[in-house]
Amino acid sequence: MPENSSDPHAPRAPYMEVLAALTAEIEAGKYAPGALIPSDAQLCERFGVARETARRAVKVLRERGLIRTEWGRGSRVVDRSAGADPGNQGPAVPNA
Amino acid sequence: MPENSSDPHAPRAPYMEVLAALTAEIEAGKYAPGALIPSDAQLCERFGVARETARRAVKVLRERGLIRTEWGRGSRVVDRSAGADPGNQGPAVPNA
DNA sequence: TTATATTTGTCCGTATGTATG
DNA sequence: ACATACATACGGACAAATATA
Repeated sequence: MPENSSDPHAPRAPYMEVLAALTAEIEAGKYAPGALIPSDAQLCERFGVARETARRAVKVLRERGLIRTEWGRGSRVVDRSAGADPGNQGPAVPNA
Repeated sequence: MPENSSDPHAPRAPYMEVLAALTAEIEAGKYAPGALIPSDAQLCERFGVARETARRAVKVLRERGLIRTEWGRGSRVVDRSAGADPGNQGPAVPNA
């Protein structure tokens, strides 16, 4: 069962919910640096949203530098420890 | 001076016409519970009104609990049979 | 090599939510 | 009340890159 539904009563837009959940998990270390986060399809299944909505959240994570996305592979958590190469995967958009 | 605030022959506001027509059709069973009612664009076309006007009528239907609105999908007729979950889609504003 | 499955990239059409003239 | 524009969302479709059998 999805964690949330797309009802219009959600305090935030659906993609915001996905974004908040993924951000929290990444910062909590649920996905180690270099590890793959769930795929688009898995996020759709888990959150009960359309792929576009899942991708919108993933895009923000990429813009914020939390993940790197590789075509055909998935998105990996970026190692942000001192001295690590950021990889420059997107424009610098630290926050919204 | 208002041209019709005390004129019993004044026509109802356009959104009232849309509201009355949709209410009658829903209660007549034209749209089964769970079925989608016409979209904003279809209502505009059918009644010859602006989208804002169609949406006002739809909003009242939602507030009255006759329909449930899903973002990106449409508005569905609520099953109001005994024991059915109303879904709580809006503030309780049963009538004007 | 080919075939299949998975994943991301992109595009289309439709619908609602919101804001501004 | 009308007209327009944009943001957000859903659903489907296809292409391109990757991984595996």
